[in-house]
Parts: sequence; C-alpha cells; structure tokens
Amino acid sequence: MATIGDVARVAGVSRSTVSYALSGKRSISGDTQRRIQAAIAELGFTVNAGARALATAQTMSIGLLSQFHQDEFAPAMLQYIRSVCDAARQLGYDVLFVTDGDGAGAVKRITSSNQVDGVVLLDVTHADPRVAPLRAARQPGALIGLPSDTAGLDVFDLDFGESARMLVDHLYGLGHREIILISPPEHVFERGGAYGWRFRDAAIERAGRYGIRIHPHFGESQQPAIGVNINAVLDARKSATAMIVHNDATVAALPIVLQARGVRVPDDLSVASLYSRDFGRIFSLPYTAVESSPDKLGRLAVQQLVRRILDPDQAGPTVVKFIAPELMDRGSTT
Amino acid sequence: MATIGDVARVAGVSRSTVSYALSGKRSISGDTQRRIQAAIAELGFTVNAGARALATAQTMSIGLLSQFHQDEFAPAMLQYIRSVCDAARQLGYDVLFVTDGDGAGAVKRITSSNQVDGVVLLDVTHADPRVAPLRAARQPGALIGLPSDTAGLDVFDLDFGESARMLVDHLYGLGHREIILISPPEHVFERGGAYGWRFRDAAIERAGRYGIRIHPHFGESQQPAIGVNINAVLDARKSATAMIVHNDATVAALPIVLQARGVRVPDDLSVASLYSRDFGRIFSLPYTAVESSPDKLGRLAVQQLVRRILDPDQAGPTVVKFIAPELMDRGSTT
DNA sequence: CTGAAAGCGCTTACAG
DNA sequence: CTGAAAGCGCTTACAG
Repeated sequence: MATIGDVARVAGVSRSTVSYALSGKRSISGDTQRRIQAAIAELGFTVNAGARALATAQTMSIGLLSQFHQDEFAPAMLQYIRSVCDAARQLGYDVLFVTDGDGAGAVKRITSSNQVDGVVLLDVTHADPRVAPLRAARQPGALIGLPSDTAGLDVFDLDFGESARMLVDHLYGLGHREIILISPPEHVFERGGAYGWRFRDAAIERAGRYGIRIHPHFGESQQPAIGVNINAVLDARKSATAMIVHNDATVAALPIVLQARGVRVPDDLSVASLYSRDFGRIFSLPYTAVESSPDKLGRLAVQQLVRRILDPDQAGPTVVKFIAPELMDRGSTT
Repeated sequence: MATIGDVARVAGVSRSTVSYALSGKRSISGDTQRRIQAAIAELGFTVNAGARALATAQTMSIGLLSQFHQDEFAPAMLQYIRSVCDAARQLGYDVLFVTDGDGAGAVKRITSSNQVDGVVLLDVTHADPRVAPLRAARQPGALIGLPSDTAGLDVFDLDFGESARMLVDHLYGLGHREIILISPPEHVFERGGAYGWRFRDAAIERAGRYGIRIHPHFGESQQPAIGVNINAVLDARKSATAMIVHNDATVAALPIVLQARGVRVPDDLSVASLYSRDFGRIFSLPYTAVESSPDKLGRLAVQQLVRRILDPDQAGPTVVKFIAPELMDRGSTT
C-alpha cells in the first residue's frame, strides 16, 4: 500500500509538497506537479481516509440512524434512506448506516468515538431516546420527524396538520359530510409518533369547523389484521362517503381489501391518503394523496447538516421546518 | 474531547497502560485497573475510532454496496440490507452504506482509501462491473448473487435452479400440464441478472423432462405495465392451469391484477412464486412460494466476510454457496 | 515555490 | 505488573 511518503520519494519532493499538491492549498510549480502526478499514477496511490480524518478531525462521513419497528412499514422508510444517501454522496460524504435496536446507544457510540461528522435521525418520535445523546454530542444533528424538544437540532418534517386540513378541505369541497379517518396503529401513538396526532387532531378540528362528521380509527400494521379492521370500520360507519387513510401499511393493502369487499372507488367510497409518489408506484395505489416528499426531506436534512458541519457559526440558529404538503389528484374522490 | 493521554494523567499511569487496560491484552493490577476506570468515567472517555483504526489497520467497518436500478424492486432489496446490517453489528462491525450509481468506482474508492475492512456486494449480476475492482482490492469481498467469475471472492445465492425444479415438481405433482412462467423483466436479463436465466432454464428443462408445456414470458417492473402484461399472457395462454411468478414487482401486484380480471386462486388458476416471508407479509401475498431467504443469505455473507477479515489464511479457499430452497405451501395451488 | 518538523490519538514491541 | 518510545499515514503552521 503506497503512502504519501512513497509518492514523495518517487517524485523527489517532500511529503508536505505532495500533500499540498493533493489538496491544492498552495501553488506548486508545473514540473513538480507533473512529477507528483506521475508518481501517484505509478504507485496507484490513494489517500488513507483514516489518517486524513485523524489529521483534519473530519471523517467525511455522516451517521444515518434508522430503526425497523414492527409497527412500521419498511418500504416507506427506504424512501428516506435512499434520499439521505444520495444527498450525502453528492456533498462528498459517506454514510454510516446504523440500525441498532438500541438507538440511543448507537448515537452515543458513533459520535463519541468520532466516527462521523454529523448524524441524521430518521422517524423521530415525541420522546425519542436518541435525541438527548445526539444533542449532547460534539457533532451536529438533523432530524426527520418532530421530537418534543428540538433545542440544538435541525428538524425537518412534513406539515401533517396542514396535510390533514388539505384533505378535509378537498373532501368537504366535493360535498362529503361524513368521513372515516384511519390513523397510524395505536402503538405508533404510544411510541410517540407525533405525526399521528398532529394529523388526526388537525383533521378533527377542521371537520368540526365545517360541521361535518369525522370518525377516527387506528389502523393496523399487518395483514390480515388490516383487512379485518377496515371491514369492521366500514360496517360500523355505513353512512360515511369518504375515507382518509393516514397509514402506510393500511393504504398499501387497501386496494385488495376494498376489491374483496366489492367497494368501488370513487363510486361507492371516496378515498384520499398521504404517501409518496414512489410508494404509490410500488404498491400500485390509485388514490388521491398528499405527497409525503421523503426525497425532499432527506435532501433538506442532509444539506442543513453539512452546512452546519462545515461552518457551525455561520449556519445560524437551528431550524424546525415543516414542508408544505401538495395534493396529487388521482381521481379517487368525487 | 478526552484522549487516552488525559485518562493516563488523571489515573497517574502511562498511556500504554491505559491502552492495555482497554484492550485487556495484558494483565493490570487491581488498583491500577480501578484508577483507570475511574478516570475514564470522570472524563467520559471513548477511544477515537479513527486513531485506533490507523494504529491497528482495522476500521471495524464493512462496506455494503447496493444499487437501485429502476427495473428492480426496492422493497425486496431492503430485506438484504437489513440482514447484512444486523449481522455486521452483531459481529462488532459498522456498515458503510454506499448507493453510488457508479458501483465500480465506489468499490475502488472505499477499498483503496482503506475505509472498510471488507465489502459486501448486493444483487450481483453476471458481468457485474463491481466485481473486478473488489477482487483487486486488499480487502476481502462477499457477494450475494452470482457473477461469471467468482475467483477470489465468496459467493452466496439461493439455488435458483433447484427452486425452479421444486416449483415445477410441485405443480406437476398436482396434475398441471401447462404452466405459464413469468420471469424477471427483459432488462434484468440484459443486465446479466443470472438468477433470471438460472431459474428459467431449469424450469424449462424440468418441464421438458416431464413432457409438460411451459410458456416463459418476461415480467414488467411497474404498474400499469404489469397488469397489461399479465392480462395479455393469460389471454394468450387460455389453456394453462398454473402460473409460476419469478418476479417481485409482478407478484406484488398480482392479487390486484387477478382480482380485477375475476381470476380466483387456486380455483381458476394455481399460482406459485418465489419471495421471502417478510416480502409476502408486506404485500399481503397469499401464494405458495419458495422462500428466498434474504436474512439467511445476508448473515452467511457477513459471517464469511468477517471470518476472512480476521484470519485470511485460516478462512480457506473462497466458496460459492447456493442455499437450498424451501417451499412454503400457502394453499394457492391445487 | 518548497521542506523539516510537530502533531492528530491511538497500539504495541521492547525493556525493565 | 508497568513505562518510554516508535510508528500508523496524513496535514499544516513555521521557515526560508
């Protein structure tokens, strides 16, 4: 394995000159430049990332923490993972991907050992145990999902309240006066998934303002429970003309469940939901929905994180940014 | 940030003694041990991973290369990613997760810069451009998927030939004499996805031996093309009584497509496929299928990789291991 | 435009 | 049982 010393020897210059030629941090004469390039090519030299990290105190890696709870729907998670990875690479960072069951311990481990320059937390809940250790870390952190205390961390999330209002408005405008709402599973609420109640509370509040009826129910996270649940809800709410589904697992199974029941959309029931374009494609979903924008959220989080890594002072105070929802009309409401 | 020198000073010992206390590589007196532990606790010291890596030439990280081709079905990929991450962590390794479009370049980058101790390649194709740079690397590599040249690398994959034979045998045993086979999309074959032809060729060979008819067709990777395709195939093969689906995207959409067409399974058509238990759960799939065992494959690959990292000599010659398929009867054939 | 030297934070023979 | 010192492969003031 060639080192910078080998390159220096072959090129007949000092190690510092090679280093500067590599970084471009000071000007090098054309001849020296050429000899160094030739030596690098001859030896197949690549800078040792660990040694550079030790000298510069920059690893050029960010940590990405993702957990796979059983009440969560993995395919939706993947959208965020992809966008974070892509954004990181584009900015020159590698991604240390951590899926430990003990998320708080993992945050502590990778930050205190200086394995990463910053950390992105996915699917952050209200009382997320990963948040405190991240706040205590030397490195900056960016969250996707809203914790109770956002101090010292940049937070990005979809505006779930506005999303709910947008969907209620949409259905109200079409004349619906009784709506079923399928929320995330009860476990998600218990675990502190704030997006659950942010959406539900806003929907209820909005419906109340219009004087229309809304029936909130918890969703299920797996088949066949999903089908059983939806059928029970539909049996109990026969006069409802529309359904808002705010749950990935349920909406993914919904076409099957409704077809089996003989419910035609939108003729018998209007359906509106919240998911990403890619998610909809993967599950062949035909529903009008608020775009959940995982690609945008991942990108924003990484960009802000890197900004803060590069210049902690200039990045300014931490932000809590809710991105505006966008309704994709796919004709499943009438 | 406390260093090992700070700990040594506070504990009143030398840095080497602290290091040995940490590693347990030589015995330390009880009293010294205690003073060091106290100093570590007081300072909140954690070993700097980069410095340790530089000194030991071990990063304790492995690279995981995954690509998201548009003709591939991301949810299936996730199964492998999860199992590799879990297995790595269990063995004390972190995962550098790389999704670069330029896979060959990424392999070169992370290996030549010594960012990882070994590399796992996912979804390896026949002429995979990532294989050559990995073979040329200092670090060992483990592949999931079969390349044309396996020299110097450990390879793990499902036995797709045996899987196909198992499914044909199963249907033949139930009396079927004309079978439709949906293979992966044509792009996958062109890209060199060997699992496509390994499965198809074996199925055709087996069917030929029994003297039964089999109609191979390419699948599609997205809706609505999947539905159009399946309908066209069923129109063209009206006398077929069974269908084998060897394509994630198609099988995921199949319940919808068949229900829309009014085809009941297994009454009108027997259906058998190949996917993992988790995948089936996510898509509510009711089909008898060969278990694709992503968890097992990921674990095997990582275990072998780590064995080779720890003792390259003792790990023996590289292996090509096809794991035996297992049929999960879910009652979709008759 | 270039070099010699110190330093990043560890580990590990070598000595005692 | 413990310490002093060299070394891992870089970067970057400091000097000229």
